[in-house]
Amino acid sequence: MEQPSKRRRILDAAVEIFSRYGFYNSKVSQVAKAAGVADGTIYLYFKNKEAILIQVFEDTMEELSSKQRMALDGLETATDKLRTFVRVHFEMVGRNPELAEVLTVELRQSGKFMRDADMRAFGRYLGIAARIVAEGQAAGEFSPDLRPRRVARMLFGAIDELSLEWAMSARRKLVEEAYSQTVRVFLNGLNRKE
Amino acid sequence: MEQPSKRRRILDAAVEIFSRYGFYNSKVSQVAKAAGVADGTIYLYFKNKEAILIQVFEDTMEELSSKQRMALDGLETATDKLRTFVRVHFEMVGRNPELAEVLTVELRQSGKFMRDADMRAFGRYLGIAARIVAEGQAAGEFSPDLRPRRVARMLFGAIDELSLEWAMSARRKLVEEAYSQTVRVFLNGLNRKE
Amino acid sequence: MEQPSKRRRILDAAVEIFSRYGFYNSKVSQVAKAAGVADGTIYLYFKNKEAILIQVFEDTMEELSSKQRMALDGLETATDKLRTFVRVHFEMVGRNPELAEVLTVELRQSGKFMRDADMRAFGRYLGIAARIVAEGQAAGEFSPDLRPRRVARMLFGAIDELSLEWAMSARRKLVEEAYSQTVRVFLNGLNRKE
Amino acid sequence: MEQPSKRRRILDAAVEIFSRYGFYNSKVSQVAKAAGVADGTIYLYFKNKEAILIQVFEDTMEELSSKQRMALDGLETATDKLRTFVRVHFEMVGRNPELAEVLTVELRQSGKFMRDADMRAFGRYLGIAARIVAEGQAAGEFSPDLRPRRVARMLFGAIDELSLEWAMSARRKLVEEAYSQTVRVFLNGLNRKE
DNA sequence: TATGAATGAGGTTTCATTCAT
DNA sequence: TATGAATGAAACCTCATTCAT
Repeated sequence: MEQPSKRRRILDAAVEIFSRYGFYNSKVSQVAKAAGVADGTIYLYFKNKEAILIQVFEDTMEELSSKQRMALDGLETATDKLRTFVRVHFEMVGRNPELAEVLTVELRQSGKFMRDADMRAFGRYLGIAARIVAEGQAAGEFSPDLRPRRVARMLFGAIDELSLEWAMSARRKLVEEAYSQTVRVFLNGLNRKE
Repeated sequence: MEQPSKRRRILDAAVEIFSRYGFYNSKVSQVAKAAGVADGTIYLYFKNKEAILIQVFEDTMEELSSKQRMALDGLETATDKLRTFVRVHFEMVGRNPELAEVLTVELRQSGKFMRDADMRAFGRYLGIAARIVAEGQAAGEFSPDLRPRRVARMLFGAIDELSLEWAMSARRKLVEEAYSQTVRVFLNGLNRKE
Repeated sequence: MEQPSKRRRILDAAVEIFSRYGFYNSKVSQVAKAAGVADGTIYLYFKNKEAILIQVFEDTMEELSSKQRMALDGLETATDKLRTFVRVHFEMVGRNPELAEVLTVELRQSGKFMRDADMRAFGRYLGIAARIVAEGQAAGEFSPDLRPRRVARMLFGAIDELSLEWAMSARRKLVEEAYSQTVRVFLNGLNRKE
Repeated sequence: MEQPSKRRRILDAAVEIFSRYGFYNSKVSQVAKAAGVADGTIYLYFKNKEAILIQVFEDTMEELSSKQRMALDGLETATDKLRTFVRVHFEMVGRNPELAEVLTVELRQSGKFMRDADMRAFGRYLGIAARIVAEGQAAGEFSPDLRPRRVARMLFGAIDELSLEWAMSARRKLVEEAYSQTVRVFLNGLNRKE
């Protein structure tokens, strides 16, 4: 069969269900049904319900990180890189709004319940942005007195908030605008003042 | 007796419990116990568990809005106002990290389940920031080609993300830094480029 | 004040509420509200919720018995008496359908939970009908080989079933018909066959 | 396994428990225990507690109706049919007093809360008796000026009342007597007077 | 691997009853 | 007597998880 593996189907179904109802209001049986498997089958692939969420989160973060690294590869300036970072993130949101919603919401919700592994996946993603900032500072493009990690987090919060607004609204044309405005604010915000 | 009203005690207890365990992992009986009332008493003041969360959210948003309006009153420039807006928000977080955490996390979680009333409370808060941006544009302080509402949302996301990081970490000195860096990035980001 | 005593008001309110929602679906607070007293006041007059029902039942049975005795007093033949018994019962139903419904329904529902006292009140009412039958048999009006108590019960069941149908329907003109048909069937049924 | 289905076991257990404690005083967990299943299993077969009662009611009514139709099939006169109708009803009561009690009691209790479906099951049963009366009238056996439906209801009330008395007493020999006396009263009552 | 019927722990909520005023 | 806010026991029901097939 050339259809995705069961494990994959379960994860995809989970994204769909979790984004529609929220993690705590989703039932495992709903996910099973959406995945076209029996309830019990879920437990052959995941220890429990929470493990599905964790996996969705990690998978997505890693995929995003990977996409970012590929897109950033070869770019010269930090300015270009930051622009790209924001664009890639919004592209993911644009292509998969449900996934974005799950990420964004559950990242918070689960918060302190997240395992270290998950925080690390998130940390790696933030690290990409932080590195861009640091590079920009080293190259003299960005103000040197901002803490890269903090800026990265701020940037993520801004992007994420706009993503959520976008995912929850019906006006699907906002991505482009969200992208350009975020870039404008942050690039200006980070630019070295002479 | 000069102690707070039962209703108030329940709300305070809810913030404590919700922030510690998350809304869905909190039990009404825990809230009752923390409030020093019987389980049933909760239901004299709130229709159900969710109504407590909603109320916490609305109360806080209104209080924050009110604090902002007072702090902003009399300020001249949009630049000053934006700086103040960020400061007031972080001050609240600094004084009441648990409350901030509940707000920030549950705002997302409940997301689309939120009632109009709640979205409106949130919308009013955003409106304050949006108006500052618009005023700044009208006065020539800020770039005119940014959409105030979008910027307000971006700003909220950034602040909120830093708040969450801060609330969940033990290093309580970050507030001051978070404030100053946010202000720097956003003020520069919004400034009119000549 | 010339209004009814609180105790009376509570009983009347109970009849209204119990008939509308059924005993188990009625809340004490509803009864209190309908009676215009505080919840706690109920417990100054009745030991508990069930005691209200019991009292309603006993009161009504005694009142019915009393009405029957007055109506029957002076009548000569058992035939006349039986006719009157049926008429008086249906008159009560006609005047106070809610009361009838409570009686009829709760008599069954409470069934084995009823105290002896209540069964005795009911027994006394049945006794009136049974005595009529026995007198009719002694006078040669009715067949001698029917057990009066059994017939009384049968009669009560028949009347009661029609009452219930009537109380629950909107067609309030049936009482007269129910009366005449019941009398016809039972008088013929009891008549001595030669 | 040749033992009854779980669904069947639950219904049987419900009859036992409901008749012993009354519907509102019965706990779902009691029914589950009596049926030998877990509490949750009940909800795989019934939407909620009330649905069990409804099902018991409908099942029994249909079974009774079916029994009646089979017993009546082939009988010639309405007199014979009426006699049979009463006998079959009392036989059911004699074989399954608990079931009878649940029926009789809860039929009233639930009263106006009953769904149309249930009233229809009851209506069909009444219809059988009503048809007998109508046939008897058409054949000249019974007085033509009684309304069949009303008489059917009266008959049901009488039978039912005796059933209840019987179910609640310990003297289990009364069925035969109840049968013969009911038949006597009603047949005479309905007979055409010349 | 896959199923899905069965489990049973446990939470939210109701409401009869109490008691301080 | 009267109040009504407060109590807290208890029940219905849900649903994540298991396990016999």
